[in-house]
Amino acid sequence: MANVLTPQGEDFPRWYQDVVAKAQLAENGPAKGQQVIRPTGFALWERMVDEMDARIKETGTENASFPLLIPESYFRREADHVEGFAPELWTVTHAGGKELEEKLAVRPTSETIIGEYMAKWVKSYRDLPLLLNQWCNVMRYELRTRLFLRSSEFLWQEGHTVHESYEDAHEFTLRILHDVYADFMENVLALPVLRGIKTEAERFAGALNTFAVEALMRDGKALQMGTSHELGQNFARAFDIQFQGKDGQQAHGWTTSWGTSTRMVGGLIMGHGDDSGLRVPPRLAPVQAYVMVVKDSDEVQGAAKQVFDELKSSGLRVKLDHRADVAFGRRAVDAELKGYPVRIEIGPRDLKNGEATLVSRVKGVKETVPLGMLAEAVAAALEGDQQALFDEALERRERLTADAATVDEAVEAAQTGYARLPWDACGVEGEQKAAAAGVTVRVLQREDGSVPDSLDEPGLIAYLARSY
RNA sequence: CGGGACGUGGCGCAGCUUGGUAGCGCACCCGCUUUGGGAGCGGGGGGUCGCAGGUUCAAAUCCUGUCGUCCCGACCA
Repeated sequence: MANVLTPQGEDFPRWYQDVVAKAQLAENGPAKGQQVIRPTGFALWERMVDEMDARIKETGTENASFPLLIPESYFRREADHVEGFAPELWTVTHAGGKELEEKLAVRPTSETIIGEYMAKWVKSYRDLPLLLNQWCNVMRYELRTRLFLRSSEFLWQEGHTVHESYEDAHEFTLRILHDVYADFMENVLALPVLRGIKTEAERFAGALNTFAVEALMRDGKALQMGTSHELGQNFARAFDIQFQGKDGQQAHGWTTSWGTSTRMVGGLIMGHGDDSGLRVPPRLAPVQAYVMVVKDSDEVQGAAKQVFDELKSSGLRVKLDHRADVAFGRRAVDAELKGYPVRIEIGPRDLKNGEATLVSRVKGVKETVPLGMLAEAVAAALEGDQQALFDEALERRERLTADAATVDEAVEAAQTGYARLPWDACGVEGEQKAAAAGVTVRVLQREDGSVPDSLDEPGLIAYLARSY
């Protein structure tokens, strides 16, 4: 693991790929841009799914499943949408050995096919809101791919809802942004996120407004961690999602869509990783405490098993590694690479004193703890590490954020992090100019940091950065 | 599509300039010794050098063609 995490982006991807490979998280699939997620990587995703799914259901949204293949004609119904996604589509042309009359697109996102069914299911205002989500894989042809951050095939969650009014839809879009996405990312992933609205150039194809949460990586580049779109009545018109209101009149519904993907695993690696590998925040960690033996003996193995049982029954996610045929250093380094928050080493020397060695991945310190107090000590270490990771990331973001007065200043400042620039001093022309220099407007916020209702509000602040 | 590299055991590479029977590290297998921070020693298996043609007594190496991959840019959760 050669490179240090300097704010010079060129070295970083190499370091990133080292972690992905050495921690056995994922590797490339046979087709361009596909990713094979290995069990250690998938465990991270599974934990994200658990935490996210609980939050999604809190909003009243239900899970469902829609087809992988979508007739091409569905895409053509919404003009902006087809234009936006046409270059990214993978298309199925044959089935059963024969050429299909109508080609089928492998879903890049499911607004169109879900819209088709929503139209059938929505008849009355009593059917609203209709709140659906699906966990699935999607495919988008990408010119440049990178494991977890941008792959042709990725796993995600996509929510799709229909509401009675603009206000209801707007409110729900922001509820997802705050209560589901930002809450999960800050409290579980320990990654502070900027919440805001996207410019027209960065908006989802076919949407009225796109809201997003953005995290800053260790190298000062931004990563879009999730988006929530209010689609207005664009898709409702295209797919004829109509209902009869209280007043007896037919009206088009107001729809939203929102998604987060396995990219969050990439954000986790690049947001928290260090020269020794991944660091996983305790609340997310599939393995919170890793119990290992130092040397092989009946006493040591017995004590390790006992510690494992005790920690497990205290409600922690624990892994017991009883191997003694692999060198100690190898096992310790592997545990570090995979980012297990707490490692407990049990050897004859510890046992002689009735102790165990507790190693914190985040703080990197070792301490000896009496066996009887392990459960409390581990719980305390986990809590401290969760907070320490968040604080560290927040401090870094603040340190890497600079105010700018002009587009040129912003481009300069964005070489190392976020540049804050009044949107009035930037505008669409400034945005294009910055983009030519590899810097994009990530989100717009109000002066007080809150999320604007639309791009029309005066006095907005733009956050510019380089991004993945 | 524009610019630049590279194809040699599973992975990462050297060898090519100056042709002479294919080598290193990691990984893997066996044995012994090890195990408190990526073990040591000994032994072993695995490659028609991307593909096709040409030059030559002889081609990984030189020539021609071809296929493919990666990087930078444009596009993007």
